[in-house]
Amino acid sequence: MPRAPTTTDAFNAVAEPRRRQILDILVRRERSVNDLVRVLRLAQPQVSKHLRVLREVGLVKVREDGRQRLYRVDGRPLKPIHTWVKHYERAWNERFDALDEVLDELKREDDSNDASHE
Amino acid sequence: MPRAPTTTDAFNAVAEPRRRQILDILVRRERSVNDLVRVLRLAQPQVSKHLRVLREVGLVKVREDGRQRLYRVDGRPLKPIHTWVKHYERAWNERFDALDEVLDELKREDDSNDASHE
DNA sequence: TTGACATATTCCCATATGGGAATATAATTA
DNA sequence: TAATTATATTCCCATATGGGAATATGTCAA
Repeated sequence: MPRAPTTTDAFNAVAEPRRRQILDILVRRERSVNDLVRVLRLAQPQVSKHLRVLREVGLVKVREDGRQRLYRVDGRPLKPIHTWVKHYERAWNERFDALDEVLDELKREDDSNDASHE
Repeated sequence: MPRAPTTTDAFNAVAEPRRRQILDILVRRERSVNDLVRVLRLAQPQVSKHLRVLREVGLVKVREDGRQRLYRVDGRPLKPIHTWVKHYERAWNERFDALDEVLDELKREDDSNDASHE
């Protein structure tokens, strides 16, 4: 089995730095494809292709305006990433050193998993 | 140019679900490779290969104990992911719907920073 | 209608993938 | 020493990649 397609989920889609860059630009306001081409200094087909990946995982929405397509961000598919990575926050955040709510939380999840199918 | 190697950074490393699963297991306590093999029900070589990727991006550390290698998590390389994705939090969090809320939070952070002299 | 502009798609290619299978290396035990 | 256990590495393969180049599609303007 090869690596999962980039369109599998947000995790895979945003592993590509260009696509994060695109989202970072679009998060401020909607942009046409050519706007992005100019800002990124990337060839237009590559931009369109990145946008397609982002579209397929729902991270951007398009609006038609004449011959332009105006893209904007929909950050909701990023929530699973945030949720997952949040569990590791204590690794770099001293605020979590004392009492460990995160581990408690993970433990609670694990316990319910153990109880449900093991 | 093909897709960036999985060992490029944490973004690429954790795009693979198996590797997230490994981290989720190791976050509770250190484990030997065979422990992981049993829990994941995956062939040993694949586990070792996933662990190598995680090692190369610094997400796990190893400790030798006889013929076993005990792996544990080091979540610090996940911080860039957390930082990046946090900027999109308002997309799914109703708490951020009103701009005032954001400003309040920023102000609160500033205040606590002032209080703890930073 | 024709030409210019905006965007999307297709084809090419070198490269890395993750799993399977076999094997190598290292440490322990009989 | 040889056998066993634990882990890592190597080889194979089907597949998707991201960029480049060329082309297709769609929309507007003269």
